[in-house]
Amino acid sequence: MGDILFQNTLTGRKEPFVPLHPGEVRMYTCGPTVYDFAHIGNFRTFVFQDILRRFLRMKGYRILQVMNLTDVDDRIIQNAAAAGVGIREYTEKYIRAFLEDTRTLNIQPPEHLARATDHIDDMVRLIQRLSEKSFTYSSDGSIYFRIAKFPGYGKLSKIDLSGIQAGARVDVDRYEKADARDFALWKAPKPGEYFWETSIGPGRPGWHIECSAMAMKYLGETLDIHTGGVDLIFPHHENEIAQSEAATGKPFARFWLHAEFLLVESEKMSKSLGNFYTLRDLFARGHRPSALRFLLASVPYRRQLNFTMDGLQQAASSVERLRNFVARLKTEKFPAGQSDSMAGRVRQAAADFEKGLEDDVNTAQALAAVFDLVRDVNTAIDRGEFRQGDAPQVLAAMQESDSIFSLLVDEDAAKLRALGFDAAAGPDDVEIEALVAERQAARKRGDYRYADRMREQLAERGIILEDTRDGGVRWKRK
RNA sequence: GGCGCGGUACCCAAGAGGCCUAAGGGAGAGGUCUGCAAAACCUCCAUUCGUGGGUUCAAAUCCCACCCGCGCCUCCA
Repeated sequence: MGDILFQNTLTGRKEPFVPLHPGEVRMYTCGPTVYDFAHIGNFRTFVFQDILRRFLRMKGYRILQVMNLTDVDDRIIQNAAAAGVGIREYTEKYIRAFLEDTRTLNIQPPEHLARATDHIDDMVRLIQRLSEKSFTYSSDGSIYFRIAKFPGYGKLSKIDLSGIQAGARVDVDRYEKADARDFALWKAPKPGEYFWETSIGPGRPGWHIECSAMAMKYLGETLDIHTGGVDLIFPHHENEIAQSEAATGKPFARFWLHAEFLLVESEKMSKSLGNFYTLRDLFARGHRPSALRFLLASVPYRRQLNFTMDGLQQAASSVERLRNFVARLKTEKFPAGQSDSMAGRVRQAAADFEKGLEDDVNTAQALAAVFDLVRDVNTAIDRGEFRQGDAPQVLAAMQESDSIFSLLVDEDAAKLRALGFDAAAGPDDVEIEALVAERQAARKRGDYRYADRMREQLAERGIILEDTRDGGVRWKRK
């Protein structure tokens, strides 16, 4: 078992990862702002976080993960007001949708899913703590963090702030700041706006404070890993570091891992370009959850991922190959015994798989190891060299890789049905089995015309039949 | 302008000085197997890694210049 290497945004280097507390990794992953349905770009990051988590688990660590749900911000307040509902009520719908999407993509739930509005007290206390150390000042009822007092500011983003002049873009906020670079910890309510009555005055939290407060509440003052999209490096994560470390005097997060952007047809995804997709949009076009998960997972997180419908199609074919392979191992009968080369081959594949992930979560490399094994085993089977006793260990290796990628269990149809897409509607298992038996009988008596017609009819209903060598038949839903 | 990704076959994509006469997947062509299919297997599919220089015994990998795509630079994953 080799070292785990992570490219750390903080140091700009690839570094060996060892958690602070033996046997346990404490990670904070930036979650969605629940003002709308999450899109595939968001899920690129969330799938990465999931794979990171699953990988660390595979390496034997206990995981303590916190993901935030930002359920208060300008857009939420505006949209909720426009809809004439409270912000809790407004965000509830999107939180539910997010959790549903998350399950659809087999993203494991974190140990703590933290809603910002459930942690106002924690934020207030953190702001107080900062105030006691004179890192804050008030202006018009809002409280700001004084960046000039924090010497390490900019160490994550390596951004040169001297170019940002005081007052240059103050209008964005309509609040009075001493220095344009300062950011709001607490925002005074605008007239008619939703606010909390607290010991530091009425208002609502700034964007960054929730992550610091919730991360430290559940994970302690120094986390092992903090992740999010590259766009969050500045200002969000930079500000998290400033306010957290100013308060505690300790390093906030030891490793910062940032997922690159997903592009659509080489362009930034945006509503105006019409290339903005939610999971539901893709499912409505007949694409599968597993295909999307494969596509999002197959490109290493640090690379921009160019999303295309063709790519999604290709991903679906790749998933099919894996599933066909596992089905073959489970249903086909092989000569008894055990071959002498297979155990070593499987061990090699498992080692290559792990080695890929150890190198900064290189999923492309890990998948290549899986596909290599698939081909070699298929070849061995076709040559008659594969033995029944080899099957369990190959299947175990496939299971192991699937503990990371989660693609083998075919739940696509059930998920789509649960989400209300009828694309997946078709005959149930009992009916299929009966039709398959009828066709088998036809084949036995040599009535191939009838048998072939039945196969075509089933294909039209989305059922693919594969006759096996031993005269049996295997079927699957398309 | 500053900071940061990246440009490898028809498409996606790994590799970051010699194991590369460049992984893996998808698509395509031919073949094997099959009653026919499907699946699977075999063969073919980049003498070449954006372009031009340079360093080196050796470069897709290092250096320089240029071209192109994308992101961040106050609330977007």
